[in-house]
Parts: sequence; structure tokens; C-alpha cells
Amino acid sequence: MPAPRISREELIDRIAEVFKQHGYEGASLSLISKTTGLGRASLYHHFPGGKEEMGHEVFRQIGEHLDRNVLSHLRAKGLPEQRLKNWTQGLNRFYEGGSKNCLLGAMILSGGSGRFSDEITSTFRTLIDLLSTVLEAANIPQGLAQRRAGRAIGEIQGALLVSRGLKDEGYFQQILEDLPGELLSVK
Amino acid sequence: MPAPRISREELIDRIAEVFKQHGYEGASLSLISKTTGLGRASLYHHFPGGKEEMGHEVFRQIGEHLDRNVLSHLRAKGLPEQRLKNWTQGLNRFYEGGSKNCLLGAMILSGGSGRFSDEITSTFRTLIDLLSTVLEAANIPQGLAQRRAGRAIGEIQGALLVSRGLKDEGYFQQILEDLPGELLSVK
DNA sequence: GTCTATATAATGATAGAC
DNA sequence: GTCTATCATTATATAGAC
Repeated sequence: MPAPRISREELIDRIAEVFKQHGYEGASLSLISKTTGLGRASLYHHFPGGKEEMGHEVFRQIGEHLDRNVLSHLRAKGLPEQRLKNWTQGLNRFYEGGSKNCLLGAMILSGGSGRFSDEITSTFRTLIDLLSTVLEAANIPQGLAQRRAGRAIGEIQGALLVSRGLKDEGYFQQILEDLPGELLSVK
Repeated sequence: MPAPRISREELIDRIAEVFKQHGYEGASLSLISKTTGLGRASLYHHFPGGKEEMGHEVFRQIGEHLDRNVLSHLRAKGLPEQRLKNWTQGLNRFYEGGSKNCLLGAMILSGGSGRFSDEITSTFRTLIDLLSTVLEAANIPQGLAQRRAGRAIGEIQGALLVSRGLKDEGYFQQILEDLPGELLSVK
């Protein structure tokens, strides 16, 4: 009886890569099988619900990863400016300098939008609300803070997309660098 | 001998809708067949190269549409501020208030990224360069104009994506409204 | 220019052996 | 927990009649 080749966490991480790169429809079981080294049947052993269950598990694990390694910086104690800088550095690592797609975008624009509607909406809401809280801690009025936060989340998504379109990761890096200053601007 | 049910332009427009909504992989011939009212074989009569040729034709026609109805405002005579306002209004119509996906994003995040790499890259470059030219006409130094233009294109893409994720088209509208002022800001 | 019918490959998913 | 073998379905693509 062979032991599992890789941990469940590593397994889900590899499946996540396939979804991020090919979208939901483009992530075929053959591709997932090749990427994980597991046969189709083994995949169904781990995820009886098939591809859709894989998708939900990916959202869950990526969500935890995001929370622990990126959003934690927003929740930390300290000056808002420092928290924002740590956050953008976390984002840069999370997206590997802009070389990795965002799961949210990939799912929204590839047919997974309906299936994972709840995960997508609540993730965006969490991101915006959390970021807004930091801005409010820097004495930015709530309404403005919410608008700026929402805009920043969009900028990040757009930057990932355009840097991919232009094949220029520097584009993404530049946006990240400028973000903290603009979010706290007094203008 | 039956006459063509719809014009070639209308045909490509309908195929475009399928690509925008479902991405390249998700745009099955069955779906395209249903949307256009043409059988599979008829589709291959019009596009012998199959799905990939459809994709290229969609890029071409959407590109012409964008050029004629949106980018024309940037090329027009007049004050930069007015040109930018007309441009954002054109964008709002082009994306139908944020209810329509952008072909670029859909293709980038759904596996079509490799196949249509040239169209995608050159479209982004054109958008940024043209917008930058308008900013330079408003006496914004070239370097800053390029950066702001690039950022704005990303914001638009991100806004389309996030407004979809949040199911809130108002998000997209808000970004569009704010764009001209921010692009011309003296800060 | 459209259709029906079909070829062939790939899809998501299962059953059952080990 | 993994595998081989197989299922029904859907995919892209063609041939040929009208």
C-alpha cells in the first residue's frame, strides 16, 4: 500500500497552479493529473466531488495562505504606512513578482464565475474592508477610505492582468511600489 | 440556396460575446453554434481555421470597433480634458456600463493568452501610447504621462474584473468618472 | 451557404483490482 | 491510496447532400 506521494496541502497547491494558469474550463483533469503526478482515479479519491470540489478546496487553501501571509500585515499593530508597505511586499511574494495569475481573476474570466461566486465576492469584500480599516487608522474618513481601498484592489487585479498582457512584470512591481503613498495621500 | 441568416459582422459580434463571457477554452463550438444560430459545419464554412480563426477574427473586428468608437475620441481635436471625458463615455458604452467583459482579459485569463499574444500585447501598447499622447498634449511630461496612462489602462481592466466579482457595476462607473481628473491632476 | 451525419479525440467521472 | 480499464458525454473537425 503506497504512501501518498505528496501532502494534501502540496496537492491542492499544484491544482491551484493549474486553475490560476488555465482558468476553470481550461484546467482539464489530464492537465491536473500530469501536474500532480496522480492518476484520474486518485484525484477522485481525494476529491469525490470532482473538479468542482477541487476548485472549492483551492479557494479555501489559497484563502488561508493569503490571510496568513498577506492580510496579516494589514491586521498587525504598527503605523498604517508600515503596515501598508509590509502588505505590498507580501503581495509581491504572493504573486511572485507578478509572474503568477490571481485565482480570483482566473476564475471570474473563465466560466468559474458562477460556481465560485460566493468565494469570489466575499474575498473581494474582505480585502477592501480590511484595507479600508488601515486607511481609517490613518485618519482618512470612512467613505474616502472605502473608495480608495476598492480602487486599490482593482488596481492590483488590473496590474496583474496588464503586466501579463504586456509581458512586463515591472509594470506590476511599479504599481505595488506606488500604492502605499497614494493610499495615504492627503490630496 | 438559403441566404446568410445574419451578416458576417453580426456573426463575429455574436462569437465575440461567447469568447468574452466564457473565455477561449470555455467557448465551445456548441455554445457558439447556439448563440449564432449556425450549425457546426456552417461555422467551419465561414472560418475554415476553426475556433482559432474565429478568435483572430474577433480580435480584428473588436479592435476596429474599439478604434472607431472609443479611441477616436483620444485622437480627436480639442481640449485634452474634453477628449478624455469623451473617451471614458465611449468606454462606458463599449463595456455597456461594466456589464460586459473585456475580450483582452477574458483571453489572457483563459488559456488564449498564448494563441493571441500578438493581438493582446499590441492592443495594450496602442491604448497606453494613445492615452499618453493626450496627457502630453496637456503638458504632462512624457515619462509621467506614460506611467499614468499605463496605470489607467490597468485600472480599467481591474475595474471590469472587480465590478464583476462584487456584482456591482457602480464600481466600474465610479472609476471611469474619476479617471479624467486624475489623469490630468497636477499633483 | 446551410444542413445531416459522422469521424476522432478529449472530456469528466466510475468500478474494481491491488 | 494508487492503479488500469472503462463509461458516457462532449469536444473539435470533416464529408457530402441540397
